[in-house]
Amino acid sequence: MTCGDARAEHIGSTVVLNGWVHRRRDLGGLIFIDLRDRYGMTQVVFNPQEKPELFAQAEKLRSEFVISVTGLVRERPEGAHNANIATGDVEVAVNELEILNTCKTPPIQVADNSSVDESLRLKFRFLDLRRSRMQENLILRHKMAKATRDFLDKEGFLEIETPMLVSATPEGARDFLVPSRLSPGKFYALPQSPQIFKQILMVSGFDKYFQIARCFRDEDLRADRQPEFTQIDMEMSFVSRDDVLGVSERLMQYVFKTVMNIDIPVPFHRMSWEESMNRFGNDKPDTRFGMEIIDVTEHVKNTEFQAFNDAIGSGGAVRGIVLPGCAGYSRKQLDELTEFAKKAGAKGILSAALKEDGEFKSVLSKYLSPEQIAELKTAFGAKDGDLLAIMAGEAMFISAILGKLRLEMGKRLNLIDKGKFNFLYVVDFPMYKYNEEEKRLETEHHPFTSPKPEDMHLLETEPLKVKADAYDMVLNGNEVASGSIRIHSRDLQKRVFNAIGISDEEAEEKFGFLLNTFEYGAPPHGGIAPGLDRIAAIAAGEETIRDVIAFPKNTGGDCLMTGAPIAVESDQLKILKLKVEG
RNA sequence: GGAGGCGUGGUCUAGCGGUUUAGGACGUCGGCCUGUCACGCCGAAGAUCGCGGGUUCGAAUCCCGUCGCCCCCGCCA
Repeated sequence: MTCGDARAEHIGSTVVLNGWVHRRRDLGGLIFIDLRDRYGMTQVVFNPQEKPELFAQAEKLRSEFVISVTGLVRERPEGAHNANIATGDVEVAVNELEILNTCKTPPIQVADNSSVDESLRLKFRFLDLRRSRMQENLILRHKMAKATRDFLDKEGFLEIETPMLVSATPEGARDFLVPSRLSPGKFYALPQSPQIFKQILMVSGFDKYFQIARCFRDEDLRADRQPEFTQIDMEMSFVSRDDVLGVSERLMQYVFKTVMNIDIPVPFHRMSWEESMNRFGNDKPDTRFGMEIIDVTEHVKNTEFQAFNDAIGSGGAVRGIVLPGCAGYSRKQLDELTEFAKKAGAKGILSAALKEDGEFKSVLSKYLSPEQIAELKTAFGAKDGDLLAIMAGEAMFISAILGKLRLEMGKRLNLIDKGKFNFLYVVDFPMYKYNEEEKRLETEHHPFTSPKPEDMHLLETEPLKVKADAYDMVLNGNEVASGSIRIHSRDLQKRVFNAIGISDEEAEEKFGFLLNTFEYGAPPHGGIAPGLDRIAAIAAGEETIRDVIAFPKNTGGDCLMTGAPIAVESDQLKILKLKVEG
């Protein structure tokens, strides 16, 4: 029996319970121990009148001792039932006690859920993982992975493993390199994703593939980014975009229903990248609250306000958001808004308070006629009591800043309903973006993504106008999956590589094996890869994916428990024919 | 690479230029307690206020540097 099982139906039976001492309540003449394992908690009782010889031993028990008790399940006395725990109607009167192991005073208290410095939690992760919050998180994660396998199996997907020792790729994130002993001076890379292998599996005829795959990227860490993370990697042949989106939204629906009994409506809303950028200022809109970006360019075309005219004259826009109920903001609060915008890269922000008494308090009142002000209010859909935050400039630039302001104010004004799970798809991403530093084009998604058929003719002439058949799944303002319809024609793949400066020779050298497969009957295919860590973290209500990963790295990339990464013996380097500089 | 925040007994924190002999809670240790369940009551131990330097009559408190951690931008096909 586990510590979570005991019920009234077991009264009268003798059981053995193994677990950790969660809490001890020593009443002097009576000792209660809450005995804990991952299934739950059971109160066990030591009574000196019933078992005097055990009592002395029981007095030595301390937090987190590992014990085994044998005893009789009995009903608790009248009035001593505990409705807070599942086993609260009964207790175990101990007849035998074995202390299997003692425990030093733990640096983290397991029994309470008080906050503890994360470094300490990571250093003593084995204790942190005993706490109910982390136990629940890892159980939730397991259930999500299990539901994923069940669903995809039912849908006819095959789970196929791909190598962890792969080739480095020229595009994308920095690779983690693994030196080869058998080929001195050469390196494997850990996979950034199983991308190429899953595409080749399509060519091989495994038309529905998935893998709960570990991926590695050597980039800076964040609350939602670890150097190794887990994707539900999926790929399908003979599919259109909507087939892929359909399967993955049903996967999410199934997982949330099965694991948490939460109903997620499908189909998810599909929003174009352009619409998302315009309405929310980013490509992962948080639709749990309004306060959307509104374009008022058309309504302020004929004002005397220089900043508007300059922006509009140079092809820019005037846009803003409505901060509900913020008309009473003090000078200091308004300065904070400006400061926030400046930190985000803006020159400034223009505010206009719609006072309750009808006053339009803003520098704009000097330059706009009463009719123009009225038109502006209508365009924003603002009420008295609201505050307008307005910016003028290049449309995408100001939208990005307004988008950040929107998120910040959404938090500050408490507009976000934490109980919501708002899924949507963002589709029709641009194929390329311009890299200012390297003065060249790069792919927005990855170079195996197919352009939308109707834009193919622009690949060489106006590449920045080409839309890709790429899509992201967004949950509560987080990118939780990304995918695309892939290229399966050697000629098209070559054109896409050329646009980002990968020559035919380099393409042949780095991706020749993939290009070759395209000449041996590659079917049209596409896929998507939901991020298990992020989805689990959001489902668990956690702020960071570290809280749904058993042994994560800190933001410096260190494992505080094992000390990794560490220096290695020079012998190890010698075998690999490596030298460390400095 | 850049911006910001935090660092006080084992843990979480209060104090933010003098009222501090650095306060509280949890934990730990000792005593009392036979129906507790965040048990209760009494008592005790436990802190070079991350580290180094400076300003000052006086620094946990202000300044500079440094280390550690967190968050954000860049980066993350």
